[in-house]
Amino acid sequence: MDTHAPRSGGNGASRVHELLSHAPLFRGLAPEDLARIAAGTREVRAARGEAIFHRGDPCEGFHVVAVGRVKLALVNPAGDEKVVEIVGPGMSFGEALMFAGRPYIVDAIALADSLLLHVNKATLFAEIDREPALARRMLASLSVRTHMLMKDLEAVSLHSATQRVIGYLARLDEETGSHRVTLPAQKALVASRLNLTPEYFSRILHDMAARGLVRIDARDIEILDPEGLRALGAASDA
Amino acid sequence: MDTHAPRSGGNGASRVHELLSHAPLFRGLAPEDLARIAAGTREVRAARGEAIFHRGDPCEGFHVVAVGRVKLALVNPAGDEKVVEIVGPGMSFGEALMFAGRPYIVDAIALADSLLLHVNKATLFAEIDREPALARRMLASLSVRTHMLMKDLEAVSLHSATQRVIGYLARLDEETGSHRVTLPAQKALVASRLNLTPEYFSRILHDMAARGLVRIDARDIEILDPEGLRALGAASDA
DNA sequence: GCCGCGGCTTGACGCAGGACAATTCCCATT
DNA sequence: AATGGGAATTGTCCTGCGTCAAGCCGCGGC
Repeated sequence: MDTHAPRSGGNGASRVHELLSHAPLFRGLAPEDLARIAAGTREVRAARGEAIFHRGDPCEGFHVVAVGRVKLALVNPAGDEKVVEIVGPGMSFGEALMFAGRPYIVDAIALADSLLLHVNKATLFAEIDREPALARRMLASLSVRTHMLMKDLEAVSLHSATQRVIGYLARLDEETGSHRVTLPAQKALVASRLNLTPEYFSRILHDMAARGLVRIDARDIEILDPEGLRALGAASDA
Repeated sequence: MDTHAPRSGGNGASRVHELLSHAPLFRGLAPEDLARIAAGTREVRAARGEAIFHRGDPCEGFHVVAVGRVKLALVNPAGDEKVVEIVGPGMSFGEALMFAGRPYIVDAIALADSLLLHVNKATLFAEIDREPALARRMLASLSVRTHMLMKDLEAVSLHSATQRVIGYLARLDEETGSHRVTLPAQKALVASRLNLTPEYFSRILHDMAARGLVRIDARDIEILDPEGLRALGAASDA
């Protein structure tokens, strides 16, 4: 996977530095700033299915996904779970809890064998004090997260199940360009992300296929009639 | 309301300074820092029922409630609305959109005649660059907001209507101490806040009263049996 | 006093979406 | 080719909550 190996013996630290520099949150940061952050960062490996942390664990920093995929899910003492987000390479999670100084409220579970970076809280705080640009980045990042949560809350409280599915497909679609989207995880997880049971999600998808709006091939969905989809979503107003 | 009037003629500015200093977000900030922020702040008055901003408006700063009460609500083209939060004196709102650099996604409506302070975006950014302590405050504040949104999302997706009502009463209760809570707005608004119709909210409340768990007197609710309430909420696990 | 009106409650009914259980499908093993 | 297991689909039934439509209660205006 590594085309050019790091030359010095300190491959651990320099790899961390390298990986961090690819995260949008840190991109463009001065190398010496990044180096200080890298010094407070450790690698964390998690095998498929393994937990990175659980609800209730104290939060000592935040994570960046270098390789793999992680699901964040709210869990119930009863064991019910609701997937909040599916996090891929480059994305970070856990900042909010770190800054709020509260224990985690979600579980983080690796969906594939993953490599994460754990950035230490104290290190980051020191760097924020030193470099206002980083503070701004973090503020913007947190704000975007908040914005997404509001959108989710809106979807759950104001949109029907079908509308949520359509909205989700639309979002994936505009990320990818051509009208072919791929679900980022197995259908049951996506269903949970959308506040649906797997069964009902399946029904909605196949109903849309029956109407000729989409074509479904396992996790790949081709959007045949974007306009028709929008219309289907709109069929519930007054 | 003013026990000691400001001595200089610049009563507007000094009142802003005074009011800002009471907001938790700014409390303890050095007076000269606060003065710079106050310079970029203007007063906004809104009569009961008046909109402070609408979804889609560009966001040029954030608001602090000095006097009054404001509801933040998601609205639908169709006109359905879902109250996200009811904001009282000292609390701020709109920071996330400001930092994210996106237009508002909620409407803000004054529930009573209100006095707000609008802190200008550029002013705040400049101050954040200058004073890392403020950056930390903002980060913590945003994070707490994110945390609350997660809790809301959890409530909506994992808890039943009755559980949400119980949770809400419990939260009000632990803010006030003695087992007497007062709803912060009319029942229909609180119901919306809890993702319920007014009708169903009413039913749940009266059912709890019939079980002898609470006593209801208009917006005042006395919690007679906290233990019983918890038990009622738990009556849905496996 | 009476009227009107906004907030709240109550009743009857309907439906979107969940629960449960049975198949079917798709691989990866062996 | 047989086997086993997890994912996905499908059928059937059920219920929590919304909707619609009357009432009711309290309060301010005239």
